[in-house]
Amino acid sequence: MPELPEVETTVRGLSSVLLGARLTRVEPRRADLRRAFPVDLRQRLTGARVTGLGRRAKYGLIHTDRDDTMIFHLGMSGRWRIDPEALGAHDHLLVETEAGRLLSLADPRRFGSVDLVATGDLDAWPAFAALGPEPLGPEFDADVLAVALAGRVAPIKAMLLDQRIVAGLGNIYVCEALNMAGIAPTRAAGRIARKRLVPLVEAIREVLLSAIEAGGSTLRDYARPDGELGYFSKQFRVYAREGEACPCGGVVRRRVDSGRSTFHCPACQR
DNA sequence: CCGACAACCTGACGGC
DNA sequence: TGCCGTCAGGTTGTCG
Repeated sequence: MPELPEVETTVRGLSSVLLGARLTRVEPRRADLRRAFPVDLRQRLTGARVTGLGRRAKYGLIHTDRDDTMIFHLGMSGRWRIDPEALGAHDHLLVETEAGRLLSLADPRRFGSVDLVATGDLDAWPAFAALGPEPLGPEFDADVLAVALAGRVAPIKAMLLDQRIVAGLGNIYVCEALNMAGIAPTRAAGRIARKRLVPLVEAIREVLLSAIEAGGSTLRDYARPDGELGYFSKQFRVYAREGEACPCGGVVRRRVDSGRSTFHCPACQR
């Protein structure tokens, strides 16, 4: 599930358990996810107190009073379970607090990752240094987007999925935002009129904020050990709705680009 | 520099 | 019921 809104929802859910808490147990249950867990993860985090949580793009951040930040990425199938009743084969990292709360990072496909970086070095961390602006941040606007897209002939959909252009969008929300803005996913990115980038930026913000709100509205569910994350899916305009009606009255179509599904409405997206 | 694509790994689902 | 093919929200590296 995890694109930016899902990570944001996850971070908010984790905050209720972790903020201010002292970690008494940090236990990887296997050697790696997408890559190896940091070898000193347990040693550096055990006994530390969580001073804050945050998010950058699709990465979740857990800051500690030892000036370390644990960075987690949920990949395609990762999620944090809170106080699980039982552990399964996919519970790969356990974190326990002094108050007796237990968190488990579960990730069946193991496309996720966990890293540990000195808090002061976060901006220079290679994966972060390469990221474009936060779509919900003040520095992302039509002007910045216009500069980033200038001269690019690649389809706008591919550009919006590129984390260097804007950080945090994935396949679902790119499809949704392009539909909201009435822009065809195949349109050459550099040939979209500046005037149309304004509503595109607005659509991106709106779809992300709506999804966060939907996630936030079911935080209670999130807190259930086997609960699901908030469901925004019921509100999809085009994603996974091939053959159904677009809000404009047209029919949603699916196409495949570079092996990934694109859902769009040929009637209103030009 | 750019874009297409495979690879990483497991689970869910539809068809037969 | 069971087997097989297909697909899945991300990132990274390679190749042309």
